Amino acid sequence: MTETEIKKTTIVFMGTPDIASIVLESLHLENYPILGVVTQPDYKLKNKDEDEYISPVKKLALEKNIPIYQPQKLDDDFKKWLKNLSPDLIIVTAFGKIIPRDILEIPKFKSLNVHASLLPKLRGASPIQNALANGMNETGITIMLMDEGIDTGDILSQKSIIIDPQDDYITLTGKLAVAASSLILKTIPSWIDGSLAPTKQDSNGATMCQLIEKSDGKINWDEDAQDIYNKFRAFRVWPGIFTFWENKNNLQKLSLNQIIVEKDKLGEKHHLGEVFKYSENEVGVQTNSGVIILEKIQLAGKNETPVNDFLNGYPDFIGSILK
RNA sequence: CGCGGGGUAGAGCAGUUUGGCAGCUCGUCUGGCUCAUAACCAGGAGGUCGCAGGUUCAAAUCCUGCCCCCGCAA
Repeated sequence: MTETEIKKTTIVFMGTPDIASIVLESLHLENYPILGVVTQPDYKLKNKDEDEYISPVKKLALEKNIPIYQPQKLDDDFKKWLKNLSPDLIIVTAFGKIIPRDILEIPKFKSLNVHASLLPKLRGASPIQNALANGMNETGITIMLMDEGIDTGDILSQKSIIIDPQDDYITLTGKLAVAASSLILKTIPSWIDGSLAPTKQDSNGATMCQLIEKSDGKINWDEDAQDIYNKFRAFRVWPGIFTFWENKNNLQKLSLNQIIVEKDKLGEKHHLGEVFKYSENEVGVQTNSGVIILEKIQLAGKNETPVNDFLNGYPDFIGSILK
């Protein structure tokens, strides 16, 4: 099969967030015929009259004049729409819904999933966040044939990525998106021409990651500073990390929007969760091992403020115990 | 009509319940001290108290309407 023939492979793309839109864009730039894009329905953000959440994938598709389908459910109507397009291949990247087997098998060349981990590690909904939260120093992209399980399909190709200690959700997503784009462009041709043999996953090494909940952002001060910092990196965009501060007999939510991790000073150890002057103009919170230096914090209902400004208004913050 | 917090000097906040001189910490400016400093001492500048209307002898404070910021929920 020639390269020109391969480039005629028609594709339906399914995905939602930024990383998906970057993969979609690279397919589009390579001139693959993209028959349609499937993405999550928009939803209105209340209290903000006109703001609507539109997925990055939808925005890109609108720009490129690609037909869009936003099904509430992957039902018969959706199946009809897809059969009507009759793509050669479906490519799924962070779509956000489980896709039934009969849909996956509609295209001649089946359905490929671009997953942001080195499978069988970190199967499931939040591989990027979990790689960071677990303090891993390597993750990657896996392209696999989809089956009815959650990220259990046979592997076609993988590419690993080193996680820098400074990486957070935003920077790591960027790196993974780049890797995902180049890997899918390499993988499609050898899959289509039959030169690539799928490999079964070793389910013994499998780990799962759950959908992230708001409450996952709550800090336990009896964890180590590095673990808390890893959570901060992982939940940077959502849900963030937060703790509670008792201000005038009110327990108020306090978000930590910018922090640094430090080792304990020799001979200095405070109560767990205690706020103290770490240095002349640094404010620290004691953890089980190490100190979290606060830089920018935000009290519920207030704007984000640098911690030193916060102290001007709330001098009692020093010496209090965060819960 | 989803629930709630907030808007007071450049920054962060008190004061509003019970109407009565516009406050605190930081920054900033001037002077002093000092080898020196983000330290210390003395002094100063900086306000339409979100906007509009109402009540009152008197409104940041009470009443009505509006604008804006944020947290929760979705």
